[in-house]
Amino acid sequence: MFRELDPLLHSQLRLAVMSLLLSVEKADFTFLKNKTSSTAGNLSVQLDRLAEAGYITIEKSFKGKRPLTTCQVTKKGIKAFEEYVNALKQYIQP
Amino acid sequence: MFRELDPLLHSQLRLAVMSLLLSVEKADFTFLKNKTSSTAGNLSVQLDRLAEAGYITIEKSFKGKRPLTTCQVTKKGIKAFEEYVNALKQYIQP
DNA sequence: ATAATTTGGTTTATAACATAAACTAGTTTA
DNA sequence: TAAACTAGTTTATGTTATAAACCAAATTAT
Repeated sequence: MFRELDPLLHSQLRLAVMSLLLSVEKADFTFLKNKTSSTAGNLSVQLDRLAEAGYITIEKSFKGKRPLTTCQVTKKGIKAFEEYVNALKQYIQP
Repeated sequence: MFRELDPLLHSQLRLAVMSLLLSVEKADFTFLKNKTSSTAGNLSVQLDRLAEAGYITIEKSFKGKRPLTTCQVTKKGIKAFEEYVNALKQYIQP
């Protein structure tokens, strides 16, 4: 009857992150932190989970002397997001 | 940036229950259990939470000799659901 | 008649989760 | 050179979702 909602995406912060990454293709940690109004700790954990699932890639480099964490959504992530949205529509459509 | 997602509704089972109740206006425990493929225990707990929040009412009676639990969505529940859906759209729209 | 099974749930225990708090390492500013 | 800030990570904690165990009554089988 109701399709499963991917638990990895059915989370406010992870969903917000994915949503942002889908619109911008590439984003750094601070950008995501600002846009989602999350704490750094929470964001760090959730980014790791998304990366572990293969939904995003995380690249660590330096911007000048400062560490820079850049995230990018993968094809797998895009597909998972689309499937999540389709499943969700079952629940919220009138 | 991103609106809060009502944590009471951002739950697969509770959302499915609300979705069903919005379409049928009145439903009994067994109906909801079947349609959502949930366990009785889980459903019992989640119905209580929705009732406690005032999103649904729970009426206990008997059908013949058997207990019958009937649920109905409230105006508050409908409003909360609509707000949840609107907030959610921010996250999932392209 | 009574034992086993089914119905319609509730209560309790547990594992996963989201989140905040505390911490680290280095950089910039006063 | 000390204080404060940047850019995070790790750890601790309170919530949550869920399943497992339980309960009372009704039905069915022996």
